[in-house]
Amino acid sequence: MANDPQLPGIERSESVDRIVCHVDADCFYASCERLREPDLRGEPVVVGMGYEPGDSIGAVATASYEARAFGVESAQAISTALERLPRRATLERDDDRDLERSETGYYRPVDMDYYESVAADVREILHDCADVVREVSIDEAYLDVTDRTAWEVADGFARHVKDRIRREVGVTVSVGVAPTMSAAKIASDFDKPDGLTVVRPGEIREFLAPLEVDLLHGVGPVTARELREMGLETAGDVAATDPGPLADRFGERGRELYDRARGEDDRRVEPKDEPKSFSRESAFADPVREPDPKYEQIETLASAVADRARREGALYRTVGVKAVLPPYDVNTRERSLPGPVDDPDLVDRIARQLFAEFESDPVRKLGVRVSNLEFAATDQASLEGWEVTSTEQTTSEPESEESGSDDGGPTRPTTDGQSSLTDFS
DNA sequence: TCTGGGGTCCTAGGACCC
DNA sequence: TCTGGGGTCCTAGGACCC
Repeated sequence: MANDPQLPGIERSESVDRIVCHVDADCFYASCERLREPDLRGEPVVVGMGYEPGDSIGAVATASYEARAFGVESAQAISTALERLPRRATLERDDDRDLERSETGYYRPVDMDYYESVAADVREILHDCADVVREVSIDEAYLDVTDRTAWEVADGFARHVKDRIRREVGVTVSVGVAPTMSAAKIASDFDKPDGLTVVRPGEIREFLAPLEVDLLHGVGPVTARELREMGLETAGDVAATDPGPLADRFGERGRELYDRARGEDDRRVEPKDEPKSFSRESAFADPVREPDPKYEQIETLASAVADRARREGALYRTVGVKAVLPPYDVNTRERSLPGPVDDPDLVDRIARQLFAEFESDPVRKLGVRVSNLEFAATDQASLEGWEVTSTEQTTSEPESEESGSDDGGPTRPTTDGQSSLTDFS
């Protein structure tokens, strides 16, 4: 029978509390920089993206806790960070004005390749410690460790994970342990850095109740403000309120918010799905009005995105652009194709066409994106099946009648499995 | 806080089909 | 012909996360 028989035993084991670990590296990029430059230990470190050494453009990707003490924050403009924490010039090292030195920090540009290599070492340990791992980002993962430990010794288990990562890789992580993903996530944040917080079954609501609403995952500045306008300041307030108005105001998200605040979250830890889109974007130092540099940038971004998709073995069916106009007006345009392709030139052509509308506007930022991805190459059998389908599509097009393929068998696709795109060039 | 880059998910209207 | 309701796809924008 396809239907799940309601076996009492199965029902029971399904409803047993999971033990979920959320592992979150502390100021990961800064920790990586300290790994290869030990002199930075104990010093304020700021890692900037879109930042070049000695420059003052870009934004803060990560600030060490020493730098945060000066008011340097994530996503802050580097220029602002420099006002609060001046750069320590290398030459100043011999300087003996200790008071001034103590009020300066080290600035480094993002080096993703290096951080990826460190993250890979951390991942290896995580997979060693858990049966199911969901990597959320380069510095964050959920572990289902239900079968590896028990609540009575969960803190010892988490300590073991932390110790291994510190000893074997050299970075510190904060760990939250709880029966649900959302509570584990908040728990890992509770005692940062180098934190360890265990929330046992039955304790979730009590743990969440005093926390400000914006600490809940999915509550950003906009939702937090609206919740406060509704008189809801803490997770406890949300948990105790009538869910009706929440659902009216926020739809499905409102319902979810209510559940999460009450500690209800039945999501299981599962490995991450395949990516849904690839994109590249970049900002100009000042808004650009002339068309040429903008089209050049589109070309660069389009080519980078198409390369990425090809490296990842992805076909895409939708190409999009993003144009950010002053003051901060985000515009997106996209177009879908009849079938998935791997065609860098086509990405470039479509991106140009979509961007033409903004050709003469001042533009501060540009982006190119591909989506509706298909990872057909991962499964040879399904790829072959798909090629047959593609052939049928091709023969149904008007032009294909004159292709003279009267040799009995089905017409082979003219491309490497892509649909015909004559209408889209 | 006057704003960097790479993502995900949700919503809402319109087109189109049955 | 004036019109019901449901489903799916496409597009644009927005909130949010790291």
